[in-house]
Amino acid sequence: MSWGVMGWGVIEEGWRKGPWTAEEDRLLIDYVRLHGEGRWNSVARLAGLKRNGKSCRLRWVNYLRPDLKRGQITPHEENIILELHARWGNRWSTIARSLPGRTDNEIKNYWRTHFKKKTKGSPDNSSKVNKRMLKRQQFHHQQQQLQHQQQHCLQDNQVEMKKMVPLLDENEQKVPYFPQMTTSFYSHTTPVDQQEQGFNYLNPTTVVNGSVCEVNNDDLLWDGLWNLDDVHVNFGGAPKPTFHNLVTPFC
DNA sequence: AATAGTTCCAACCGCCTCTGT
DNA sequence: AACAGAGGCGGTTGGAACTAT
Repeated sequence: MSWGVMGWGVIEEGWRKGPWTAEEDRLLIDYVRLHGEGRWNSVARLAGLKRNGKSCRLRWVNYLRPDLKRGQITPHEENIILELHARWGNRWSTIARSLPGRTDNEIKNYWRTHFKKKTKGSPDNSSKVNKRMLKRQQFHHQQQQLQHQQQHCLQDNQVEMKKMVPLLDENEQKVPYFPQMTTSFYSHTTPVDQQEQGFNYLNPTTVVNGSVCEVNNDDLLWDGLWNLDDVHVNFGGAPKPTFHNLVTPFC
């Protein structure tokens, strides 16, 4: 099958393919709001979308999820990606779980465009890379200011969600989705704080098998990242414990 | 100003694992 | 135990936007 032949936005075997329209996005958001994440193959039937389950899930996970962090990968996130990739290789979803608001697709794309070539590494590239890094940092600074402003809007949204939760319960939805839950949980510091401080806002101690342990600085980052992962598992729509959720770092 | 090269990113595919029957 | 369906993952593609020459 070739898109050159098929073209985009075509209907093949009853399923639409290609770029999503605003209307399709709206239908999918409404569906998730009512039914929660999962059961993606029901979307076509229940939401009237002519998209297959995989396409719907992908669209939601990579683009529509409200807890996604928009904007450029920050230098700090870049460092984390580098370190985690050195440790885990191309396990993008695992890496993504350590970067709240980032998707595996995003990280994968970022890696491909930045580091895959960098590792091949011609010396000439380094100045180009530095230039881009500088630009990104400038952009990042602008983003931080923007996010400061947007934080107020976010708080308003959280209030709206609190209003929605009882309504969802009323509807007896099995697993209601709380779009702002992860965001609000992280936001005991603001996203800006998180970026500025890296992940140092995480506890300087970590809980292992129920007991609190002191950790050294090297371990701090990793344990903190791992805790974030746990947080996401607990609050991000209560996914079932799968192999991927339970995968242990450093093994 | 035009063109070539690069980056970004949305979306697809095939494969694998998990879960329910 | 075997099978089918659903979900998740990593790899890949292609077009748009941006940058360098």
